[in-house]
Amino acid sequence: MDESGSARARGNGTTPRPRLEDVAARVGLSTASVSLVLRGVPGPSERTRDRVLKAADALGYRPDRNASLLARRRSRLLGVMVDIHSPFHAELVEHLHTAAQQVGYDLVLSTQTRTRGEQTAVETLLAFRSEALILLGPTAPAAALTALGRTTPVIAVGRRVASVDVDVVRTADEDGVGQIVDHLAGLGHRSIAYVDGGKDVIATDRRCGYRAAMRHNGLEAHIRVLRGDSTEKAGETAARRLLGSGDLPTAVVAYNDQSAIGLLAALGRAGIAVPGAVSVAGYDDDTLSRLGCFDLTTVSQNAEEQARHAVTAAVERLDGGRTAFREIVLAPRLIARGTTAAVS
Amino acid sequence: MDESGSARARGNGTTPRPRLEDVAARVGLSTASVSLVLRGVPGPSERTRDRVLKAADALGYRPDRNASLLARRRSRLLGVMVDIHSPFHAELVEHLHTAAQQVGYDLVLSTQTRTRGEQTAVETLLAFRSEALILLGPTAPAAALTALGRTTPVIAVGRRVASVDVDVVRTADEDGVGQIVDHLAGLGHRSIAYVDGGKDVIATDRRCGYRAAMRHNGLEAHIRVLRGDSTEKAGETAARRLLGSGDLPTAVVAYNDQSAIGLLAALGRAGIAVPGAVSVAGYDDDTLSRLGCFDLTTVSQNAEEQARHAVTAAVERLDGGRTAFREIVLAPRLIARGTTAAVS
DNA sequence: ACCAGCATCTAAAGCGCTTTAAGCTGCGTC
DNA sequence: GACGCAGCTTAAAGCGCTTTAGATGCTGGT
Repeated sequence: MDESGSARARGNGTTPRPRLEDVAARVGLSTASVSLVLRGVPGPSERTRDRVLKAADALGYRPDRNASLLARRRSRLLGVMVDIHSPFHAELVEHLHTAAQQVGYDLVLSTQTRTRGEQTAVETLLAFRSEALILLGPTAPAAALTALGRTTPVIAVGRRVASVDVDVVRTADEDGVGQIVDHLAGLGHRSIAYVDGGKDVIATDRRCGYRAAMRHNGLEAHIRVLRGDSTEKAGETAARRLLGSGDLPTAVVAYNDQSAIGLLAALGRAGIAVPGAVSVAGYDDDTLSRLGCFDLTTVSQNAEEQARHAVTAAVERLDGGRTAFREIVLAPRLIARGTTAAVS
Repeated sequence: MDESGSARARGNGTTPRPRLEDVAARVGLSTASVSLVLRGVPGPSERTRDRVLKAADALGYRPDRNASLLARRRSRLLGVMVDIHSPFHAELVEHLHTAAQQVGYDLVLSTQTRTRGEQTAVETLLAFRSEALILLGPTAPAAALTALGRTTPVIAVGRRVASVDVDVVRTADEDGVGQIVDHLAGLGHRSIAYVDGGKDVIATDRRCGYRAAMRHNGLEAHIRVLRGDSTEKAGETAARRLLGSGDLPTAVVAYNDQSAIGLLAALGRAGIAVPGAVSVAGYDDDTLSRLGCFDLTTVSQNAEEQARHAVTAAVERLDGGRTAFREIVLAPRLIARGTTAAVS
């Protein structure tokens, strides 16, 4: 029954997936030739190529990535850690995919969640033999990242890292928030509050940016920071607190767009006109913020460019022989939309 | 310099990652023993365990997943296809992680995006040797899924599939939308519009659910379906169209929460009171819908339960010897919140 | 003294692929 | 006819791990 004589029964009824050897047997060639053909390496004759391709197709052959990764010394895999709840990360991932593909790398994703720490996510990526790690908005302490960076190229995206062992691609967050504050101040606002994003580095930078810009605009007395995090809920809570305080500012800057959306919705529900009574601004230029119904003034981080730079940084380390630390800081760009207006 | 005599220089300065052999050499044992210890297989003595563990730790050894997958016949990997832009998928993934972990499986994620089709995503998962595929809301035609299902266990989550070759875990969408319509009809609404979700199976089911429920409530004459898709933008566009038509319904049901949020925001901006003038309902019970500032009436799909069932279904096929098709249909649950109210 | 029986440990054969050196043609040359 | 040289193909040695059959060294029983 089995022409090749190599019985590979499985008992449970399913057929084992075809191997290189199976397609080789089918065309009477060695696995070496088949491998060559399938990877498009020059060498095999036209006739051989044809036959192999046809046979592989007929068998539904699909190379086993793991085996091939193991055999090549390289995996050509970039590990990406994302927060699956973040719309901004979603966008980055999208662009990372195309950027990686262009340079012949593949992506393996791992997500941290409420129940799954960064550490676990990174372990997973490493276990898959990622050659480099692209960490989106990591919150781990610099020391931990440094340790990681010494064994594997690490590219931190979106945040500053005080270490020469990890590359960084980010936008100048302080400056970005500064632009917003300047924009609002320029519209005549003086009482500008800020909804914080938490304790991590990114949040710290933005908060500092806010403080600095307020001082710079002579509004030191109006500095007002409300506790928050990166979720819509944070914006909502902050709005409630502002409303309850009886001292509504004329403008509120949020840590990110998600938080700003929360603000927007809560203010709207309370009957506060935006931007009539209060101006609101976010950060990230998420897809949502662009929607006409939110039309949120925000700051663009240019996801595509950051993704491209991140992949480039990884490839430079892996294939370009770069060993020197590299930090790429992109200029954030204010996107003035409909939620900010001159103070009345 | 190299005590063990096995020179593994790399030239580029980086040290190759330690292998089983390295830790074996360090404690003067065979790789077999080390492998046993590291996987917690009974056999090795207490003393040996200790020494191996210490050595592995000292070397920073990290097993190479690929190699071990290759050596075991099994990969213990479940491939998950997600839409990285969907908040509902994000929730599912979270629960899938914990469910998989409990039964000793790992997840590999692959995302389809605007620029990356389902086909590609699945290819990736298969290339990683996933033993089963969990597809979240696949839009591929049943025939394609069937073909896939014949070679690999496939679990489609969230949608009906007319095929006995793929397992299905979903909620009764028709019923879910029906519950919403009934709820609204019970509140006295007659003019209830629906914002569609597209052409795929899930969207079709929900649309049919709407139509059926309208008829069932004697509101056939009020059936009104607006074109849309699964994004916030769809809701926004639909709102604009409704406002422009001069014939505002008293209630609008959206395909999903994202669309509903778009509706909500656009109506709010236009000064239409929700639920005062118009009631709005969504579907999915996303994190966002639970927020006080949106407080959206919706239908819960119970992500956690679906995730658990999906993993169970996969494991039953893989380890339980099940070969018969299985469809698990969960009952959707209406979550009446603040965006729906009695018609005035 | 000998062997059964146990607790430990290891040699060696893969897993499905890549890669390199060597092999085999057949051809034109001198 | 020996030689060199393309052009194509393949044998075989891994990649880092798991796994199985079997080796080894004990114990205690007879």
